[in-house]
Amino acid sequence: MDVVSPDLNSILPDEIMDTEAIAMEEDPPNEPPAPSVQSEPEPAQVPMEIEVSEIVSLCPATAPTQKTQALTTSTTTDSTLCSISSGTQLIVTSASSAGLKPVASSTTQSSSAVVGQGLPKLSAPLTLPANHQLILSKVAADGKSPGTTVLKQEGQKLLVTGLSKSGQPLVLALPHTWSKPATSQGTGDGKAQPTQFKVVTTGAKPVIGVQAVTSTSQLLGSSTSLQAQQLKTVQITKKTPVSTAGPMITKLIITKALNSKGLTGQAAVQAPMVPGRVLSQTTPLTPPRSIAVGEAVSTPQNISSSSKVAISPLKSPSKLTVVSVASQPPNSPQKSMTLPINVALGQQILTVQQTSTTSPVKAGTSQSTAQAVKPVQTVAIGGTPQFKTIIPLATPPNVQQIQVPGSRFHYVRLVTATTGGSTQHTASPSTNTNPSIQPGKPMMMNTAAVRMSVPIVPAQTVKQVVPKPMTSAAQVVTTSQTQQRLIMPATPLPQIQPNLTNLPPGTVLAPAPGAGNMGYAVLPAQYVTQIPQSAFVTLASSSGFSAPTSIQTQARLPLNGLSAPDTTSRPRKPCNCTKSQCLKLYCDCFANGEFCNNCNCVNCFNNLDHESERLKAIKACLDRNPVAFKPKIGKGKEGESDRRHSKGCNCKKSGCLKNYCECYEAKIMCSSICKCVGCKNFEESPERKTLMHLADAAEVRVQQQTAAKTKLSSQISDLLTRTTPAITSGGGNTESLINLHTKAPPTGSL
DNA sequence: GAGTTTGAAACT
DNA sequence: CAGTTTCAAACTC
Repeated sequence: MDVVSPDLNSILPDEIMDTEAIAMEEDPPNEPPAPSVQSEPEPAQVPMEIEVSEIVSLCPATAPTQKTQALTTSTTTDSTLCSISSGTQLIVTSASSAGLKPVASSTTQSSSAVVGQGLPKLSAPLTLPANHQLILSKVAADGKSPGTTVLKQEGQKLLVTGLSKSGQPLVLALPHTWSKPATSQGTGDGKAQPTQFKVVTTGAKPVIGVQAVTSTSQLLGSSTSLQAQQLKTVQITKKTPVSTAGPMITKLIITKALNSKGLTGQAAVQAPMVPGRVLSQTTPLTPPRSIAVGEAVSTPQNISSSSKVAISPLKSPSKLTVVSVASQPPNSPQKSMTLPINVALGQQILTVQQTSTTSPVKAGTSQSTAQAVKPVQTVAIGGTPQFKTIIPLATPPNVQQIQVPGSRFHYVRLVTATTGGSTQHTASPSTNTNPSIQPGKPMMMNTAAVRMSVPIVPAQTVKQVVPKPMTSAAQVVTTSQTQQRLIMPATPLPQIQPNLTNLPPGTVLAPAPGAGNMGYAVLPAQYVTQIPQSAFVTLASSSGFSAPTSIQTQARLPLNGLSAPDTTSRPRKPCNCTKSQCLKLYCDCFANGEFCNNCNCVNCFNNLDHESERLKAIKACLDRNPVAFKPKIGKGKEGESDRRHSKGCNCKKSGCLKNYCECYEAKIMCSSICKCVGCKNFEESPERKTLMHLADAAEVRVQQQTAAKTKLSSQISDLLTRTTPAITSGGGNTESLINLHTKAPPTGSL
């Protein structure tokens, strides 16, 4: 079976991608006792950052709870009440093209969910746990499979899964880490760390960007696409409501730019939102497409129409409002969505806004009257909408469905229409001005060579410009990409159970008992973020989600949660597996939850083409060792000094002073749990100190050389510029000159 | 680059 | 759980 038994859910380590999750232990937030829907956790006290395993499932089959205060004003025929635990409100409204019906959010503090027409068959209740996981998944409209749109945000994760009308799933996964931007740069309040996710697709090249922003009010990325065909921006801002009752706002806006007519989406996006605002930059040429949330299909005419999903969890009464306004031709396929929330990939704008504010939402506050003509509408719940995330979903033409033989996953390839032709490569890099955001960097995926990893180097694929001040300033992300593809496996996500994060990417979980047939897949950020290797740093599945203390950490969690030093910019080494098919833990790629990409392996099955085998292998590994995919190096409370290997090493001949030793490799001391013989990897070991000094010296040497090269290069270039062009023309010797100089610096100085 | 060494992972 | 085998990385030459 490809499917992991439900039991795994409990097994899933919280830190699968995050070794640093351990650090979170410090403040055991008031964890909602039970994920039970009826329990109402106090949102205010639960910081977003906390990795609460709880997941909010929209319209789960389970019995709804807390319907009491739900207020549904949607005129849609199919409205579903979703129970939201912890008083969160969830409102989902979709308006057909014919008539957009405003969705009113219940003012009551209790959670309420409203489902608009666009979401047919939404009989299942929506449950929104206090934790901030939001899962939107849309199921294919084939009619057989229920459609679901799930936004999952676990502290640092955001998953967006959707299936296009054609049944093409779209999944966006954001790692937890994103939600935890570097606090250092942020407000400084460790607890209040808003996270922003940006996904941007532009032009022929869809770009997906994710940003995590510390400040609550921040701008989500905007992307400019030359062709403006697709624009996706997802922004999630988390702010833990502390005593001050800081608002927690999470907005997700998915906008799809219509080829010709769409326009309003842009306007809405650009409209400054206070405190946070989202800027979407789209080329004027092609306005963004209408937003369709729910199954609504936006007719070309409805370009202006936009559907928004606003989710705003309020402290005590957290509210979630999802409004989809899409004009859909009656004929539009995939109208029947069984899932609570349907997001039409094509031409839809989804706005999810999460705000934790004390002020209750007032009914009718949602202004999103689904009028096709109108630009994107934002629904302000519990206050003014502060953050917007705009995710332009690929229009059907832009979405390619990929079928993997034997794979249970639906893969969607988002292809931006290239002006010229195929765009396989993530061409234009995007720059992210704010490094701190990197965790959420936009990621790009290449269909072929896909290494799932988070780019360490900012700016390579997606250009993001974010104002440094994480605090309140809005962040703007601009992406100009030519060719980008996104491949994401999507599966209906009826419910997500806690600890999913432990599962390796691509893991498919069997439906929980009583949850119906719907299982869900774990999508590591890596799925979403595939970038040219050169540009990115591999993100260990678990590590990436951990709350990185520094920007660098965000990029990758090294194997063992090593700290930043290693993570700086080094892509994972390619593996050389020959016999394991890269489906055993021998393979580093596999062990880290990554697909092989640009590796030297033989007969590799660790790729999308062998998803079923891969899933089996994952399951097998988990069977052998439930924590197989957890980082081996845990982080001590005090920091690195306390980090140690979870199992300890068993070295016998290396003295634990070679990289054969996992402890040494992780740059940590052996501990009492190690079973090594002749260990020299302890604090006082002279051998170790010697090695360390040598290593340091070598490192310094390298740095010096690098600096020298850089300096010489700059000097030479400067010299050349000063000299007449004649010299430049004859620059054949330039390189040799440089090389000559570069060698000059004495390497042995140290 | 080929061959050896090493220890984790996998297997019995 | 212990012993053995397999495997791929680390290392040496």
